[in-house]
Amino acid sequence: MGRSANLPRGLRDRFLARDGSWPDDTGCPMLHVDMDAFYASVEIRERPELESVPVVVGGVGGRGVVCSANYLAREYGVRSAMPTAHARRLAPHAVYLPPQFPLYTEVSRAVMAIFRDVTPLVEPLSLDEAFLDVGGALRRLGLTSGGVGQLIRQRVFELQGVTCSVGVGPTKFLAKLASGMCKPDGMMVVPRDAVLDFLHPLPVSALWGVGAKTAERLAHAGLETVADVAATPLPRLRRMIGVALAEHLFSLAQGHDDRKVVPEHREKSIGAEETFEVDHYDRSLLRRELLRLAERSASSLRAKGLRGRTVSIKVRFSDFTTITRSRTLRVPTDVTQEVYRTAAELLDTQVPPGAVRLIGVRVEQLVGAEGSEQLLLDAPERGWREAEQAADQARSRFGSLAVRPASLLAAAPDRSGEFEPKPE
DNA sequence: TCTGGGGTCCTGAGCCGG
DNA sequence: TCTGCCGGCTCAGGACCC
Repeated sequence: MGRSANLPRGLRDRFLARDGSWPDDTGCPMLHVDMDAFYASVEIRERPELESVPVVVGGVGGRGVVCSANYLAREYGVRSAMPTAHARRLAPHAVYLPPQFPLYTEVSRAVMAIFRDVTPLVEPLSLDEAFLDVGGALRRLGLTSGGVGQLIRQRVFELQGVTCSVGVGPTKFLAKLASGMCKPDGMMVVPRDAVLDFLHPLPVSALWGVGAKTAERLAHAGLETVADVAATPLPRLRRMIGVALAEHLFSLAQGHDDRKVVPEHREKSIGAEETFEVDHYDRSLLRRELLRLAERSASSLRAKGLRGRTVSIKVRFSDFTTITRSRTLRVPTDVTQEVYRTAAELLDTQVPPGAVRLIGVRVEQLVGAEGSEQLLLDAPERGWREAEQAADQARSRFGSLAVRPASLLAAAPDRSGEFEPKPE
């Protein structure tokens, strides 16, 4: 996964590791490890008979998209984030599999454990990639950064049966770019003294933070490559794309990036959303869906010992226009009923009627549950929290369907309008 | 082709209190 | 008491990333 931009071939060869040798990696403590076509590779590992066929993992419903495709499927033009229906037209003979996230999570944990054997400074970015700062581990291991990269690739393959690609560089950004350019199953090293040679020929879209919209704005101003951005006066760049983004991109384009590897991660929001198979107008059905999503969000909060003060809902209409509405509560909550009640009020009072294709609930402004306990002594949701904690325990013992709100029990699609959630 | 689901960060407007 | 300014907070939306 991850963005990749292509270097001119000669230049790519200059940085690629091959035959056990690689460019000078002195002063390059940052590694970015990216698993190759991760979900598809795990599926193939589980079912070796799929080894030589195109494999696509993704939503198999009418509105699903591709999560991961092996390299055989990519030969037909299949890419991640592409609608599955489109992928089926490009590669009708490929094997299409629904994602099994618990399995990928398990393999991911094992891979991250391999990284932590090498250095404690591991920053996972997602299930399939991580930054490692190996600067402090080199002497103990008796290796250079490139040697550590090769060691990791070898161990991941031997212990987990999947391949990964490793980028090595003086900064996180360069390591990440490099890993994207040596896929699959490769390693690339960007030497400290060759940073600008590596960076400047790349298109602006290689810069972190440049998506389709920003690339279009930059192109409009005649900026096509990273070198163009580096040569543009900062005040002009600020007027073009805003202060924060301009400063960020300008800095990256000079090869500067002083972000450290941060092993612990604090979540800022937790939420859940769902795209319907067909668009819905029915408010009672939308409210029932909100209850389900509120339950998913709140139980995730409780599992992580967090509470949030702001509840927001997201509604996407059939024409793809998307609105968000939010409300900040007096005290932080992790109670399903409180999240649901707030979300339903927002839906009822602030969302115009229309055909809805997606609805979502998110809880923001998170704090630790123990820190907010004091505020909650007289809060009305105390009884609900105790009941929901008991339900969480039952679910963890007997499965996720063991305890559910009554209004979700009889959710037969053809009777959808008959069951109104009754939280109070 | 027709666009998922989980997030993060930034910007700008409006409101409020000092 | 009124006004203007400023900072902080809330809210909405957009862009981006994996």
